[in-house]
Amino acid sequence: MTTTKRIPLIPARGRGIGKDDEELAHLAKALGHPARVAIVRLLLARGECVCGGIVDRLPLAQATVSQHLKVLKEAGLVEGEIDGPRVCYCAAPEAVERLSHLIQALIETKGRT
Amino acid sequence: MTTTKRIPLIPARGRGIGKDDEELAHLAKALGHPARVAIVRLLLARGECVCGGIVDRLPLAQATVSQHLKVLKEAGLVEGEIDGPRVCYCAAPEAVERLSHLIQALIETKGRT
DNA sequence: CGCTTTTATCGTATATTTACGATTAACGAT
DNA sequence: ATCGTTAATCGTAAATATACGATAAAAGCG
Repeated sequence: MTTTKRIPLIPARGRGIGKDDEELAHLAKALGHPARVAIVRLLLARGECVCGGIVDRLPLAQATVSQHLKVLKEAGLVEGEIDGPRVCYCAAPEAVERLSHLIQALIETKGRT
Repeated sequence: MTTTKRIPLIPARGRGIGKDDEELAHLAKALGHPARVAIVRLLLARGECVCGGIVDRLPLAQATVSQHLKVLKEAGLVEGEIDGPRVCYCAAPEAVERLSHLIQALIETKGRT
């Protein structure tokens, strides 16, 4: 029954995968769920929004939204500041721009060996 | 012992999550892994590349690379055409552009209620 | 101080992703 | 027809992601 090990031979990012690839992947992954895109869009549209306001507009439980917000915060796409008992979130457009920029740079890889 | 159900109350994309959000998320998710970004970059750089050529440049097993290629193909980011016993892959710049465009459009959401 | 409101976190179930070796399939060449 | 090469798929293990209810934590109000 051959119990295999499956620990990656190379810990991660051995030659062939650059730092930009990781940064781009990290940002892209954070936007890699429809609910998270919707959250970012909502925040961009309204400038800022209390967590509850987001929950009201999405078909997801509060806990789930909070988890998505955490992912977005970790990726730097969203910031939240405490305001009384609430937390006021806003998008970080620079981070979205950064993602856009990295993708542009990727496209411009065309031709470079 | 409280067997909970956990079937999403709303099947997916109830109000609040739009079609663009899903398309953007789908593309972003496909680029949401460093190895896949590296693959796309490599293909853009070289124009085209046989699967084996990709495997040689990445610290991953052939099976793993093949799986990543499948994800990229499904998202439309990469195309492959059979060439004898090999498969010659190339990036689909339109799809990358599409992602870039969707992100730009997202940024331009700023202010729109 | 208790009470309400708001958000984060815990616990948990299920699904998906990631990785690998082994095997299969498809082709060209012998 | 068999052999080598190349890539996809299968089987599987482990990790991560997704979703929820329940609970905790923090702040304002009475």
